[in-house]
Amino acid sequence: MAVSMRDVAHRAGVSVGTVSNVLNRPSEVSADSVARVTRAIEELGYVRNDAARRLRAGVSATVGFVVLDGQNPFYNDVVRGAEDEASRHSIAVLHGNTDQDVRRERLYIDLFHEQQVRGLLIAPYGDVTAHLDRLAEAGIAVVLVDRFSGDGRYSSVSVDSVAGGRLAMEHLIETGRRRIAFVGGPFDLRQVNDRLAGARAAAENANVTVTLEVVATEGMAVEDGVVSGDRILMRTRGDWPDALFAANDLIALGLLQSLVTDGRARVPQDIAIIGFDDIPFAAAAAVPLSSVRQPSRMMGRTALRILLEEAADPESIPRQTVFPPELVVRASTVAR
Amino acid sequence: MAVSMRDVAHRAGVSVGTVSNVLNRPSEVSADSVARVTRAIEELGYVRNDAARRLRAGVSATVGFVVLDGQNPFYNDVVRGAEDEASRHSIAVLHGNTDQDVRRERLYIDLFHEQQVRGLLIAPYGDVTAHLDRLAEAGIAVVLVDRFSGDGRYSSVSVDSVAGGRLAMEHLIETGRRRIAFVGGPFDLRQVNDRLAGARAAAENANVTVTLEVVATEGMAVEDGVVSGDRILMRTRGDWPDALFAANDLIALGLLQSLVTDGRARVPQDIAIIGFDDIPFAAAAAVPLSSVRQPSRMMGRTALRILLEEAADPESIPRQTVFPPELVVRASTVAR
DNA sequence: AACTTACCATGAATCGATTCAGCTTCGATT
DNA sequence: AATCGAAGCTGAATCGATTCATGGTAAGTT
Repeated sequence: MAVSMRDVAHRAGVSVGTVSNVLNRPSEVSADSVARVTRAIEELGYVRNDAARRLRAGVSATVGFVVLDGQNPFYNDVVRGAEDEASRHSIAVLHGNTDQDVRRERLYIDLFHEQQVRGLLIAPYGDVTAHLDRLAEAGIAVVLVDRFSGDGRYSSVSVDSVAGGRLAMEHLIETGRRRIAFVGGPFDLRQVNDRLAGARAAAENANVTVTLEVVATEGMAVEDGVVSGDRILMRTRGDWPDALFAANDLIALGLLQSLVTDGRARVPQDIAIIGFDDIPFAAAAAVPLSSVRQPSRMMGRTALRILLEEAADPESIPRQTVFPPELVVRASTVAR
Repeated sequence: MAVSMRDVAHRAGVSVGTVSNVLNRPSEVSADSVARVTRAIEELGYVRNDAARRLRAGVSATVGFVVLDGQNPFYNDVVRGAEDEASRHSIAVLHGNTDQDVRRERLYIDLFHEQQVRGLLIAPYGDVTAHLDRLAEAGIAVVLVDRFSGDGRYSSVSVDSVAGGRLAMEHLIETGRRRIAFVGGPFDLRQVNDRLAGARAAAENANVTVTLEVVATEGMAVEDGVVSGDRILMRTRGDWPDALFAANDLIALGLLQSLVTDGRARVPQDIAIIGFDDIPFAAAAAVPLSSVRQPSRMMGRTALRILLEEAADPESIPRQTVFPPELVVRASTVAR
């Protein structure tokens, strides 16, 4: 059915070995052969069979990326960065969405294992160390994204979430806020915990008195922010916090939407809001959102680069790359 | 290095054929063998080699999805729908971003061809008929997404963009708008053209006099909307349109942001805005955005289902599935 | 003329899962 | 006791690209 190398070889009047050489190391083949083979390929519409190639080679030119939340633009940006870097190495990035579902997470890991990907990028949700260890045993490189590797067994690329939480909190305190609420969850997500921890630290180190309450959400979507915002506004006005620190921008956007509806609260005059991630939609919100930026593209690019290095050199030692977060001040915290 | 079927067979004391049978049709194997093989697999940590499997089988359990704009949440939703359906069939969806780049688009098509994907979903940007025809010749099913197949050579799943444009326009007219601007581009994107065509038709069929001007944008991102909004506001106030119809929600969000900044224009009192796609962020905007909804998840699901059917039956006849768009009215067009 | 060197081309072996014709076993039937 | 069928298992052939030991050829050297 499909055109194979054998067909091309026959048409060009050479052996299959020569066809392979033309494709993979043309410099070692005479110009004449290259021309004839190239022409035969053209005429027959030959396309390499990746499966056969991989079977022989043992590894593929594909990298897997297991993502926590495909609906969050932050992760889309990270993926995008990885793709950019990958395409420079003629490598394809295959991605799978786990949607914070442990089962799907494991499913994708196994799938990528079967496909003998060159390496795996993963923004982990559940506890997958056992699965990752199996990959490692099979010689597949693993790089954690957006999560510091606690035991240092794997390389990781992340942002210092604790520092980020501190940045956000310090900003709120500096701009005069004293009754602050952290909105986020679930707390078994490492990122959420770290951001809260940073906020707590900043509150304690401040040389003024600051209260920091925690408003727990079920998830990290816009809807969760809306619900929390509504709940906060139901309090008597004197009990309102004067600032909200959302665990990510999606929640922050939900909060914003809730507060602004019908002018129930003025942002930032009555209540300031700051998010985390600095997704593109944060700047585009009608009250542009202050946020703690993670260098998402850069993180993706870096993760992929490290992954390829480790895939090339099995002896390499895992390293933790931590980027600093960056405070981005917009109208949602500072009135103009 | 890696554990192969042969190793498992040896450990379990059976032949490789039996191991394969245990994996693929356990009902035809004795319970005893199943148990022993299962145990051996467990003990050795065996993982199937997908390359070998595919080489033999000739097709893979993978479907490719070539996407126009990975930053647009609309496409993320479509992909998500396809993934949902795919996972019910134990099929993986591999996606590639073309970012409206013809070269990358072709690159990905060829890549998927090499990988012998079971089928290809594509939201096409440039003219790729030649490439798609090659896929078809190789027996790989193709379904166009978000684009009606003009010549009917391929199946397609799309929304009636003309009707959508009409819906949006009629809504604006009904709510009293008379000086309307269509904001979008580039016009070699079919979707943009169709939406404008629908708007034109509605303007002509209205029993009141309506003007429809066109404000061309370079792309379909938030930034393009901001630029256009700024430009419109620079006119003397009497020349302002009283409504904006954006070719998609990203542009609409950009417009909104531009108008609302510093209270330069009240939305919807001074200028109404309606977008297209109804992405999740449309509802979450501080002035919730009216939009024309495309059933994105459903489109993805349907496209994948058709793709699998066609992959299973090469004789099947291409069919065009067109969903109706749905008007979603929110605060950006109707003051409360 | 004999020999060396450089350059290329060849084609069989290989990767690992799947398939299927053929074999073995064992119980049922006559 | 002979025959048959069903159930289960075996192992060689197969898919197609890559690799590499082997061999051939032409040009250059002694």
